[in-house]
Order: sequence, then structure tokens, then C-alpha cells
Amino acid sequence: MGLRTGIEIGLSAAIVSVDKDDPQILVASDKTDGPRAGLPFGPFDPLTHHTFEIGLRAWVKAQTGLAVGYVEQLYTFGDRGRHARPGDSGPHVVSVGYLALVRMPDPDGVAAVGGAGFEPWYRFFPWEDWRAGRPEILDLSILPLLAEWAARPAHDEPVRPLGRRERLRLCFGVDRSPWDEEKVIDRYEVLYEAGLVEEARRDGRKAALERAKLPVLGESMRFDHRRILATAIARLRAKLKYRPVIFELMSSEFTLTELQRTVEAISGRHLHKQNFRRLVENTELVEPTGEISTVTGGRPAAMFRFRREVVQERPAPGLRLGSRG
Amino acid sequence: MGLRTGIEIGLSAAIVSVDKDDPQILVASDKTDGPRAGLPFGPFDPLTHHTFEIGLRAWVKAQTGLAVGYVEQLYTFGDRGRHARPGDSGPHVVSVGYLALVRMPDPDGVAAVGGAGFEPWYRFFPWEDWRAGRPEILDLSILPLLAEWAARPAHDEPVRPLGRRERLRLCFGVDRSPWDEEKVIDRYEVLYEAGLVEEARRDGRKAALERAKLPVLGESMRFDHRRILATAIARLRAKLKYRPVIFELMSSEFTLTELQRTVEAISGRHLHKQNFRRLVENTELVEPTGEISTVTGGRPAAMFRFRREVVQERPAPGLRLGSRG
DNA sequence: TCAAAAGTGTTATCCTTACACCCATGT
DNA sequence: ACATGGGTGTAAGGATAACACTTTTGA
Repeated sequence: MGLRTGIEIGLSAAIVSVDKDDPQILVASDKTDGPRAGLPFGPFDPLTHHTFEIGLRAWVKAQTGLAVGYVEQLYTFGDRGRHARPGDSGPHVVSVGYLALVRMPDPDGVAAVGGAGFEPWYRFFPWEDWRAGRPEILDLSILPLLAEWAARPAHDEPVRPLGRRERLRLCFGVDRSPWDEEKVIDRYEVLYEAGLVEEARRDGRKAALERAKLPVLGESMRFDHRRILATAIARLRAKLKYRPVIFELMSSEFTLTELQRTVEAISGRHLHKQNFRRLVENTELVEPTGEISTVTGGRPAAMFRFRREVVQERPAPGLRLGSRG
Repeated sequence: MGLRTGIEIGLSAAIVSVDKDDPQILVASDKTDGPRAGLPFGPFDPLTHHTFEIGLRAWVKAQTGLAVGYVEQLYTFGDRGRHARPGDSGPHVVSVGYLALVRMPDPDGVAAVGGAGFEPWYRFFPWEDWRAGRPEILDLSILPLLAEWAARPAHDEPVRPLGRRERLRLCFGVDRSPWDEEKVIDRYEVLYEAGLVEEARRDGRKAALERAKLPVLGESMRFDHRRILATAIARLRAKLKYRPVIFELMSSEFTLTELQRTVEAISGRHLHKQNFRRLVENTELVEPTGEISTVTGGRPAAMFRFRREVVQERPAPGLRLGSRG
């Protein structure tokens, strides 16, 4: 039922927070691996902890001092060749990726917790931030490079249901296809296969090595951690719409604009103010506290809090953002 | 990053098909473990196969002769105590659960493939089949037993965000809450914790042993395989609504009624004929072949086929069944 | 008084639900 | 002719998307 040929199981955690307007990811930038950041990870020891989740909470607490609230399993990655560095022929590592949400621990600014620190996640995925409109990097580098990739024949590749052109169209919203902010992992995988991220070259992908002179996109991470982060972002963007997870990232009281900014930070797109407010109102996810905040600069804003009761009232309480929020 | 204390990784597959009106699950009923059925499972050998998915396809093919089409990772289960039998203190097994869809291989009837065979999945979850109305077992046994469980205090349990009463209301649609056909795994977990499934007693749960005289619900499975099946059903019921996975279970040509019966089989509820047809029409998921089938008994039915092009046209092509289909 | 952000009102359109009736075949 | 399942039309209600304007504060 299993093999004992040196398989190890590690838990990797994408620990997400939002600071002001920026989504942040907790990274441990170990100096032994150059400037590259990595996700916090730890072993799974079945003798100490009965479940993955308990084990995860334990070592995150020990390593960073953070008590995470919401935790969710993302995916288990077992690809040979996408965890080890080139030439490394140590034991095979299976990594179980987790998503965890925490409120920003420090009053303001990016906190440093136990050797790890929060970093804005769009450094790793600059093409995913559409809040100020379509990112320039798309038309300046990504799409031209991918167009070239799509034009070349796809030999030596696993058979896929869709051809390169179709994948490009669907994932990157080329040619009348809409941009779908949830397809974060699909886009990252296309870039990996096209050899346009540093990880692909490190893993020794043929397609990547052939294109060694081309630029690489976004900051890279250790092992397959950027892939896990892409999965985390995709999951969170999707989950927002049918579960009230956004409130795991808000403080207990907030203004509607703060809520909107947080949702925009995560989903990476700009939302329509009036429609967003009506949406929030209709879903009955929040209630006014009666307080007024005057720190916002203009007219003072009413404060709200999450109505925990909705979880018991409605089957899928989330912010079902349509195409215009 | 990992431990070497005898951890093994196994892949378990929920291989689903639909035969006429019944959803079927491939089970291997090993005679060494009494009458209990189990899901097919196999080892993951990183030296032979680069990814889990490739490994899975390989041993499913070898074990059952089936070439599975659609494959999707479900969840990785690592709970100590939910895989081993009581007294068993062998190595800890981490099982990566997969969902696979296949078309019924035999023309009709349940096929036997390489020692394994298909069984109707509602044997294991009789409370999940609402096609002929609300299942009797709910009011006759499940809800009374769970009401009693909810009334007792929850000590010695991991702290949960919701109390027993709220979980019962939300998962089982008690007391004005709607029944949500996607909450298959949540319901199974409630029954497990309440000690009302055989697996809980086998695992030596305190709550379960105290209630040894009460009946157990549904047919049980080996290890934690019923939990994996519950996860598979839940995922498939959800996925139907935004991806055209249903066509992985249909033959290449079918009538609209056959399509409706298949969707009903999976989602476990009865759908409104006219609305279902309009839905299918609007989504442009199918096109008429021009053929007519006269085998249905009444008026001959037009045949349709899946329009593969929709995948390239629309972002989320699925049957977005509302509350009335 | 002006900048900056909060907050509101209204309409066209589409999708969902719900309703009841007619059609083509085999026996 | 009648049973059986196939197939259709239409209207009410609600949600979404798109539009521009008023209000309240601090500087």
C-alpha cells in the first residue's frame, strides 16, 4: 500500500494577511538559499499530532508565534523534480499545502515574526494585480513571449486536452476571452511550462533551458513554493464568493470602504463602489456598530462588524461578486 | 522537513460511473476483511511515476483494466486512527484521495473488472438519495438519533466554531434550514462523531462505543474509504454546476432525458423537466446530432452530443442548477 | 471653499422559477 | 384510443449592472 523508499511528508503553509491595501504572505527568507523566499514549512509527525491541521497549527505557533485562525488544506504536491534543487537526489518530498488566514499582528506595517516576515504577494505575481487597471507587464512581456510559445509545436509534452493556443486564450484572457481572476494557478503553470519563471530553469526543464536568455517573470521562491502560493491565491479568490472568509482578515470593526479594499486586495481587481455596498447590504453579512470613524480623511465613515449569525442563516454566505462586484 | 518513522503514502481512488439511473462506485471487496467493501488503492512510487496522477492511472489500469478519463485530486487524509483497524499499530498511512470518472464499460449492467466491481453508491449513503422525495431513514432514525446527540454536552471534543445544534441544523436541513445536497462530507462527519456509523466504532471512538446498541447507518467500508467516497460525491455534486464533467459519464450520444437522469443520479435530487431543458439549451453545452431514438417507450427522442467547443467559449461551462434545476 | 471620501436612488436587462399544455410513437 | 414519455410558451419576480449625484467632514 505504500513504499518506504525515503518518502518524506512536509506541510507547507501559505499564511495570508492583509495590511492596509496589500495582501501579504508570510515568508522565511533563509540565507542558505540566496535571496529567494520560501513558505514556512514543517514536518508532519503522526506520533505527536493526530491530524495534519493540528500539526500545522503547532509548528506555525512554535516557529512564528502566530496563532492562525482559519486553516484549509489546498493540495498535495508530489511531482518529482519540482521540489528538489538540480543535482539534489535526496529523499522524495511530498508536500501538503495549506492556506491559513491571520489578522495583521502589528498595529501597522509589516511585522517580523520569529525570523519570518510578511511580503506583498504581488511581488511574486505582478500580473495578478488588476486594481489599477490591466498590468503593463502583460502586454509588454508576458503575452508576446507566450504568443511565441503557443506558436511553437508541443512535442515531448504530456498529452493535454487543450492545445497551447486554447490554454493561452482561456488562462490569459486573450482574444475575446475574459480575464478570470481565479485562474491564478493555471496561469502560473502555463508560465512554468513555457520556461518563463525561474523555477522552471532551476528544475532543469528542457523548454526552459532553451530559452535561457529570456527574462523571468515575478520574484521566484524556493522549491515549489510559488506554485503553492498560486494555489492559495486561487482558492482564496474563489472562496470569498461563497464563504465569509474575508472577515478572518479584517479587524473586528471596519468601514465598508476598508472591507472593499480588502476584497479588492485579495481578488486583485477594482470593484464598483455602489454595487459592492448593495451586495454587502443584501447579504446581511455585516451590521453597523453605531460608531463613526473620522480617521479616513474625508467624511467620517460608519463602522460595521461581521454578523456571525449569517453562517446559521444562509447556506452559502459569501460576497458573490459578479463581473462588476 | 519530514520524518522517516514509517510513513507510507497510498493513493485511493473513488472511480465513479453511472449505469442507467444509478451512480456507481468501483469497489474491491477483499475477502480478507469480511463483507466490507473498499476503494481500489495503490502505492505511490516516485521513482516510477513523476506525478500522483500518472501513478494513479497506471495502477488503476493494471488492477482493473479501466482507462480512466477525468481525474481530480480530492484531499489528503492523515488522521491517525482513521485508517488502521483497532489494535493495528503498523506504519502510519497517509492516503491521497482521488476522484475519477469513467463511462460504464459494459453495455448494460454492473461490470466486474479485474476482481473489482461497481456498486450503487447510495448503499453507502441512503440518506443522500432524494430523487424519490425525502428519504424515510432521515425521519425514522437519523434525525431522532442526532437530536439526542445534539442535546448531550460536547466534552472531550476539539473546539469547534459551531455547536452541535447548529451543525445539525446546517448539515441536515433541520428547522427551516434547506437541505444542501453538496454537504455530503459534513453529514458523514456528523454521523461519525455521533457514533452512528460503523467506522466510528471500529476506530474506537468513545462516543461510538458508549452507543454500541444503536443502529449503524448505511453500509460501511474499509479504513476511511467511506469518508473518501463522501468527499468524492460532494466534490462531484459541486463541480457539475460549473464544469461540464457530467459528459465524462455519458456516452457520446444521448437524449436530454438521459442527461437529466444522470444529473439527478449524481446530485441525488429530482429536477424540473422544462427548466432543466431550458438550462441545457441556454448554456449551449449540447447540440442535436439529427438522430432520433425510438427505444425510450413513448415519443421518440432527439439525440444530442456534448459541444466540446464550449470549454473555449465560456469561462465556467457547467449546469448551474438553481434550487429547482 | 475646496478636496476627499462617504453615502444614496433609479432603471434596463437578464436569469430563475413557476405555471399548463400539446406532440409523436407503440400497443 | 390511450398510455408513455418527448417537447414547448409565457409571464412574474428578483438579482445584476450601469448610470450620476448629494453629504459630511478636515484643511
